[in-house]
Amino acid sequence: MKPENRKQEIVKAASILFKEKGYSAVTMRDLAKAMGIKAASLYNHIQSKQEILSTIIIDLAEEFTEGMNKISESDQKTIQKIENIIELHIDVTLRNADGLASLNNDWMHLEEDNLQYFEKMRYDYENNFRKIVQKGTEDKEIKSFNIEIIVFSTLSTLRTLYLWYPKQKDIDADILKKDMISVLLSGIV
Amino acid sequence: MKPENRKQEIVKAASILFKEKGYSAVTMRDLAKAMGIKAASLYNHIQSKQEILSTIIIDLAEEFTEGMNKISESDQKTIQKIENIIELHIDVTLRNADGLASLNNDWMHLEEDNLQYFEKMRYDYENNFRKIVQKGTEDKEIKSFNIEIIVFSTLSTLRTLYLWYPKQKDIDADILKKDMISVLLSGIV
DNA sequence: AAACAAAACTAACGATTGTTAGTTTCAATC
DNA sequence: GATTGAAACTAACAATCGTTAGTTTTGTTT
Repeated sequence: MKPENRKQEIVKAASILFKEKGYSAVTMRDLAKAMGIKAASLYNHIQSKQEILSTIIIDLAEEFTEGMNKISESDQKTIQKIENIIELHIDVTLRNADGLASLNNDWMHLEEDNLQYFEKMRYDYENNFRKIVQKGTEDKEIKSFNIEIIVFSTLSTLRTLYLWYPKQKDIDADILKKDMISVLLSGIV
Repeated sequence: MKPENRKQEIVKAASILFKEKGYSAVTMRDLAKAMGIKAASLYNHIQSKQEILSTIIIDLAEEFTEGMNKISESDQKTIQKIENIIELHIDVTLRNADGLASLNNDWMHLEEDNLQYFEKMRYDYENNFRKIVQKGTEDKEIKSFNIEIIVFSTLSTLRTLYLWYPKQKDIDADILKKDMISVLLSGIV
């Protein structure tokens, strides 16, 4: 077992605990118990509790940033771009629902450089989204509501997927994508 | 200054700190500093840190429960009921955005009876919402998507309002209600 | 079987946590 | 001006926190 594998196991176990109680409420002894070892042994594989958090969050944030940049730079129509954003969120959620809890709720416990790095990525992400919606309204592809409301309502649904999707056992990923796109784009009435 | 007033001030200051860092990461010394007093002095007005959290959360949860029960028992049409739910969330958000952070993110740190009480209220709330949507699809008022997706996507937007609305300076409450209802019900396309 | 490295362990540290006990300050009431 | 009660204070507690140092176990390679 390579050390990197063991670190990944620790990060994964930490993701689950952080999801349940939040970063601050999870102790290194809690995490060690979940791994079946003692707290001090964790430090053979990681440098600090903080390193675990930043690994979880920064990796995910970079994944979203890359995905959004590709979509943003493409020459698709607005509606297609928004559909791609929805799919991006669903894909990431399916792959790492636990980690998304930290991304959403524990980012403020990042320290120094990583906090700034995260906040810049989040700002850029939201701004890219905003620009896409802006162009969509100009091209009459999207109704001319307050842009912030559209961005916020869409994004908050996508960001909260991690809480909800793991509980749905009988929904196929492709059906979820289709229905989610319909609900978010065309409404429910 | 009546003791009840002072307690309310403490709860309000705690709501702001809990919103910024979460319940577990806020110490009684942090809270005392925000109040301009020493940590031990807080205990002249409150019984424990836990009491502050349960005051914040249970009060809000009961407010939502009462609102939902009224809407649920009314004889309005489905669409009107959903509009009323949207208004309920906006009203509560305007009145106590800070406390909603704890309701959303720190409920798991409630102890014993209050945790069970909260979880029952949350379950009933979601179930009432689900029944309303269910009836709406049967009456053809609402498109027949997967009901869980509709409930989830609507509720996650409404629950996250507290994060977003305080940042919007120039949106009037009535305009917000109208646009939010349009976006959630009719979609953006 | 000897040697070695990875990964576990025990024990402990200094700092911080929520909270309590006992005391002082201060404004209102008599 | 003496009394009183609310609300602040100082000092300290036992428990727990993240982390470190030093040691032992384990499994693989020679």
